[in-house]
Amino acid sequence: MTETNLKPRRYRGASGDQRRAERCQQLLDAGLYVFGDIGYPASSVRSICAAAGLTERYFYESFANKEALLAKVYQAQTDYLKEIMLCAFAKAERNSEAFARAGLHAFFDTLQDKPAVARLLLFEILGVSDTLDQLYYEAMEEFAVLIRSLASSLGLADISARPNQDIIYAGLVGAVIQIARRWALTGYSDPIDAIINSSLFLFVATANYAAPTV
Amino acid sequence: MTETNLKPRRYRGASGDQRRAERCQQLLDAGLYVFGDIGYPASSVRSICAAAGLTERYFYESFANKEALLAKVYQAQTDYLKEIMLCAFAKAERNSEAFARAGLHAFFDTLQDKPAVARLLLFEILGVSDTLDQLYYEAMEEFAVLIRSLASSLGLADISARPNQDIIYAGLVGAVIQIARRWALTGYSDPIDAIINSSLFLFVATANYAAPTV
DNA sequence: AACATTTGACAACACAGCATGTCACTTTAC
DNA sequence: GTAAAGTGACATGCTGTGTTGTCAAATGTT
Repeated sequence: MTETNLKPRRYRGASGDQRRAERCQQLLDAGLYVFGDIGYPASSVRSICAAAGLTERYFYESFANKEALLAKVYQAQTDYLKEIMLCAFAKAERNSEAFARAGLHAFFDTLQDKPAVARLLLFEILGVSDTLDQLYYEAMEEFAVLIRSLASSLGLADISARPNQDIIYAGLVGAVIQIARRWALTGYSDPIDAIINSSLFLFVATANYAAPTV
Repeated sequence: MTETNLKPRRYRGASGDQRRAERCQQLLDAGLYVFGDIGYPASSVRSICAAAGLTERYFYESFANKEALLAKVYQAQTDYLKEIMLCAFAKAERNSEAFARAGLHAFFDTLQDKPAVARLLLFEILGVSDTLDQLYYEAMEEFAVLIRSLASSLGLADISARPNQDIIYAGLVGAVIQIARRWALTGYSDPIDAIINSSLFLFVATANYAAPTV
């Protein structure tokens, strides 16, 4: 009897699900910009709702709490970045170096153009909770897979012959991420080409080095 | 007239400064273990004081706030790590590989032995505040210098000939840090030798690769 | 012994944040 | 037109935290 919400009405020409999804998206957008602007710890649910033009009730309609929003925003942005990079790979001419350069360019270009995304991905995600740390780990692994597929596309098989590839690919991802962090922390003062070339150098050096000892 | 604390007395056989320094150290220790155990955001000043066996008043005697304590703890631990590594370098035989391996071993061994240190250094420091992010940046730069001096000791001059060495060294530091993060997040399940060898591989590959193109 | 300082346990206060609730006002459905 | 659902602005309860204050017991000084 007390079960009320059986049929959500249409409202302003949109169904209940549509409105809900739209609000959720507004919150995701607002979350990105508030988290990325003032940082996760300083961001309050209220300020996020204000930025989204919604009230707090709708926040808890879509997300259990602030941390859940951060998780979704993070996933959305990492997915977006991967998409951007895959798109860049697809458009690049199938020359080894141009291929890799296109992916790196897409990555760093996005970070430079969207400081909020950079801050969120590079700084705000770690140390919030075990759950978020785990999300970070998974995202890094996915980027490692991306790089690995890139490497095999480049025909650089040397790494694949080594034991503990996973660790090495994780290291390469970490190198790029750290270069990006440094870049952001120094106000993007280095030219993007220097950033890209240096990252590329690490990749190529690692891939081309036929390990003798170790 | 109201200036009371002109001469601190001796108490339990220690001078005022000694007692103050001792309390400060207790708080630093407690901060490390509480931050490293339950994470910075979840750590309260009260719980840190309880762990230190002190009351809150003494907290604010030594530190302006929780963030200031984190900064000091972080600095103390990075200094400690650098010391450990320098010590390992000093003891290692002057063979290129053994040299590098000794430093990496010291680094990873410390992290494995002291999960609190690992969590603090690898996860808790980022995204807290701009000040702390800056501290992270500086610490990473110092580790980069350490690696650079290691590289020149090894007589690997290839990197030094390249432009934007800073970026490349930052990348290498990032690679090691990321490998450590991944190791920690997977419960240190990889054997430490695999971790060290993979890190070393990245170093040696980078150093030995005579860049042709790029 | 008598008094001042140091300490520790704890109370008190202000404040901010999360999460939920209230209520008048719009928009839709019938 | 009327009733019900949706919405938005705001209020409320609650919890935790930072920070300061109180006071008796312990320790040192004279």
